[in-house]
Amino acid sequence: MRDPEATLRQHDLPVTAQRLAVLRAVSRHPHATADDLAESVRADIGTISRQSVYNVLNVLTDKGIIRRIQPADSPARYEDRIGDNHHHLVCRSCGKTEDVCCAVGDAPCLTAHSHHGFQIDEAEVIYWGTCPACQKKKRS
Amino acid sequence: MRDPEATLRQHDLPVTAQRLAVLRAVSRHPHATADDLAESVRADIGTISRQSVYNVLNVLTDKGIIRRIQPADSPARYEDRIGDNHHHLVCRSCGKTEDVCCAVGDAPCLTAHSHHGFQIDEAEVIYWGTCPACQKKKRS
DNA sequence: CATTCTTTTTGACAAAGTCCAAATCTCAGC
DNA sequence: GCTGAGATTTGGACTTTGTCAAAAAGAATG
Repeated sequence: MRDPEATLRQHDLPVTAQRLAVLRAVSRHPHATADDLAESVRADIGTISRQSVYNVLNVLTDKGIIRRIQPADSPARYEDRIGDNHHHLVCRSCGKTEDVCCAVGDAPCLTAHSHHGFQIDEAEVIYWGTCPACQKKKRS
Repeated sequence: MRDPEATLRQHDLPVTAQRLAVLRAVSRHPHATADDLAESVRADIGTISRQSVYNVLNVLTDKGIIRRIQPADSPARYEDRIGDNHHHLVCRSCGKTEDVCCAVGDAPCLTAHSHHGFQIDEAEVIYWGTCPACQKKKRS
């Protein structure tokens, strides 16, 4: 995120300390949960309510400024990196999340034809596995 | 599910009325939530506790007899159809879920090479869109 | 049949998030 | 720099989905 303040203005969102801090936090901690982000914001600007964190994250997500990902058995996570159609790699035991470039190249993996009459707008791919650290733990 | 009772015995699970009823319910209502299934079971055998529904679903999932899917913004859903590597098509507005054959053919879509040192064991694909009924609602 | 082990039930609890009304802040216009 | 309308933030109660733990009930072996 080059300039959080400009980004907010571009989307007709009043600039507030909370929004700037949340944007910075998401940028610094990709794949963090709302709680993680709240902590990070408090370290940054001192205090923020739980509700505000959710408000801001929801607004930013609605505007398409950030992306929400919701893997099973994990609270929602947020990221900065949008529009490049990347996917995710999630550790089953600790939830660690990594970005993965789209396996089918740069083009959207979305086969745009509709199945069952659905109008498809996104193909979400999650690779499930075990991260290096958890592999070690299991072996020992 | 050909024979629920035999299936349970094959997995060393004592046969109980609750388990049989839950299995039948999952079979009859693919992609139903735990709550939906509880209702269905009650219509079938009269009564079952909420906890038992969860117990049974968890045991069956652990044994690989049924599969749990957990799309974002939806409670977990369960299905009968396992081992054929199909994916899902979910309506963003009503949650309606359909099966979709694996786009890459019958082979698992899983590219088995490991990224970031992760040991990958599953590639989950969810197609997001709008179902026919919700398309109509929006237009009107 | 009786015993042992598993399952089911009941009720409390936990995590993640939303709803609502009151207080506060932002920003355009003077 | 003020002011005021409208948006944002806050605090607290509430909802949903699911788990934990202990007691009661049921299945299956001898």
